[in-house]
Amino acid sequence: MGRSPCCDKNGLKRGPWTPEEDHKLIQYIQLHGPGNWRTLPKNAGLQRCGKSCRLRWTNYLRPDIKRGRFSFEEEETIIQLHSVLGNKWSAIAARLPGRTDNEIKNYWNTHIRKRLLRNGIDPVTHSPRLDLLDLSSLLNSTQFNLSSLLGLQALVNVNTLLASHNETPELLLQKLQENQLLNSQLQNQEGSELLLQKLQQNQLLLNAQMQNQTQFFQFQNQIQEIPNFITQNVPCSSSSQPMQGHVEESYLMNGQMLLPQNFGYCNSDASDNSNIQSLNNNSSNQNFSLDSVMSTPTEDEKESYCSNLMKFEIPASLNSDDFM
DNA sequence: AAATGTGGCAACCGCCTGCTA
DNA sequence: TTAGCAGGCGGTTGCCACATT
Repeated sequence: MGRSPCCDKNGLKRGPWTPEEDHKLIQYIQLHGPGNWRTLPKNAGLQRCGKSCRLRWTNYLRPDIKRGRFSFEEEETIIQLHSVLGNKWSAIAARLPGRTDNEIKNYWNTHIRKRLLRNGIDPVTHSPRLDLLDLSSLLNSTQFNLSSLLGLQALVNVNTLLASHNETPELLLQKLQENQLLNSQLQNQEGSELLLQKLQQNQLLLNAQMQNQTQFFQFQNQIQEIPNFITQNVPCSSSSQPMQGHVEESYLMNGQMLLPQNFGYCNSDASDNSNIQSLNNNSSNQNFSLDSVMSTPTEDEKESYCSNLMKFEIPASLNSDDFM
């Protein structure tokens, strides 16, 4: 306690670094290496504290730092590692060459975290946000057959969702218990890559199951309202004509229901456009423009695309409060 | 055009850990 | 054994640019 600050702040500069300061720091480290951070600023002729120099070097000036946007693969890696490691940004950064812990932390807080929240995933536990779901009522009302209900061919395999729903509790429990055990083992055996890999594999399985669970709940909420909507708005559900008006064309076209195959973690990548591609191939609807999603999307477009995949457009004829 | 709001990110703060004398 | 120190880490702040009103 009462530890003195790492340096005497009197007379030392703070705030943004100037190009001249950067240049001095780079030159000094190139010549002598970082060495002792406390003495470095004085030797390098900088009016900064050692901590500030270290931070500037490790987070910004280091030559091996990769700048620019995070790739989809990097984003996936961050999410997966975070599900295993939590807010261990340095540990995550160690597995992402060229990225700093600070950069990953910022990216998480400004992009990934918000996206997970929007998609109903708790960014801390990586599980569905149970506070938003009435689990007991949902679990007790799973007996329905969508295909016969609507006479529609669902491109998403509803039975798979239902099956995964049924087996999920046992599997989740087993995996969770296994993970807890692995976590405790990992804490006692630092650096065990095997354990870490196993943990990550388990976590991925867990995430996938959780996603199915979330998808199922969302899906179930949505389709419970469809029969009413269909009878009110669609004269013939098997019509080859595009649905009128209220349903977003990307979901109900030519009598087919299109649901995203991957709508748990809605990542920002639009490269997996198999849904859209198949839609494009099968559909005769000329009004549906793919240009916006097939061309290189902006971040906003990707977000928009993902969020569109995550929901049905709520028809005006439905009470949105009941629906949600 | 100006005021206000929002998002992104570099930088800082303070605690923790491991090393060493 | 322990106190002091340096470096590392995660959380937070504050500035700036851009968007919205």
